[in-house]
Amino acid sequence: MIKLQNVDINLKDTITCGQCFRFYEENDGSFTIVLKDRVINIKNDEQNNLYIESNNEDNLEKVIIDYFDLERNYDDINKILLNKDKTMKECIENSKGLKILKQEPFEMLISYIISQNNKVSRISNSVNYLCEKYGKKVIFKNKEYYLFPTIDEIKNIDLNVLKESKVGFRDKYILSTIENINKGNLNIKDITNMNTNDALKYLERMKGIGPKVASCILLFGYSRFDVFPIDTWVKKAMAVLYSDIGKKQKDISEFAKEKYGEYCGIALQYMYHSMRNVK
DNA sequence: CTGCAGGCCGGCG
DNA sequence: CGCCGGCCTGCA
Repeated sequence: MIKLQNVDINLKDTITCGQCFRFYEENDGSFTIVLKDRVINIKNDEQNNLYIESNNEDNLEKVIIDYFDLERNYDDINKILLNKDKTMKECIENSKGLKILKQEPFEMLISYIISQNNKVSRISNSVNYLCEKYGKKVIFKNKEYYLFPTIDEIKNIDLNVLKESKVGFRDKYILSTIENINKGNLNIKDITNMNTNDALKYLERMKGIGPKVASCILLFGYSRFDVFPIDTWVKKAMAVLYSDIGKKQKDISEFAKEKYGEYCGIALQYMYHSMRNVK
């Protein structure tokens, strides 16, 4: 068990706001999360302390600080966004302590392909199924968990397993994306060195990856905050909050970029969170 | 029974 | 080009 003191994070919102598909809320209010190479249990108290246990406590503090993006100064970012307009100010107030997780790029790639036109509970079920079939088993507190498979572990993925995972019509997208990785047409490490626009185009060459999915992969897998993952929620929110800009994806996207600048990815995440929680 | 869920593809005008 | 119907599947 490790303890991190005085951490400014809204743990529950950060974990459950839809960016992470592999968590379990425990009866005591703590969360068990399968992340990277381990399983952790994390809880907080009233004094902003975090308590973390894991099956693998090597380097645990560093892993946690990295995953929850605890070294970044979100106050500075919020200050910049606060001044954009009154609407964003309210969204930020509804999203205090929300962090953008730093998750594994490959996991984000597959998970967000599955996410399209889908429900969060079904996405989790499908992802967990693939993990059980291809990922490494981990025992934590006498329970079994499965890590998200590495590229090598899943490179020979079977179409039948995909069908069993209930990803539906997205099976062919996953299959062809993995084939492209196998053939060297898609290298997720290369994306790190690309600028955001090039990275978006690079990802959107894949069947089943459009602007929204590519943006989510970059936002949650590569900490690129200058993307605009416009989904049905954000679209609804924008229609209400900025009724004059229209409903076209491209118009909304340009508006968001213009309005929120280099942190528009975080701005939209605040908006998404605010929209879903406050209604 | 329909509609719909963190979109995207493909075909048409 | 932009628009729009259809799509796996399961739950409200």
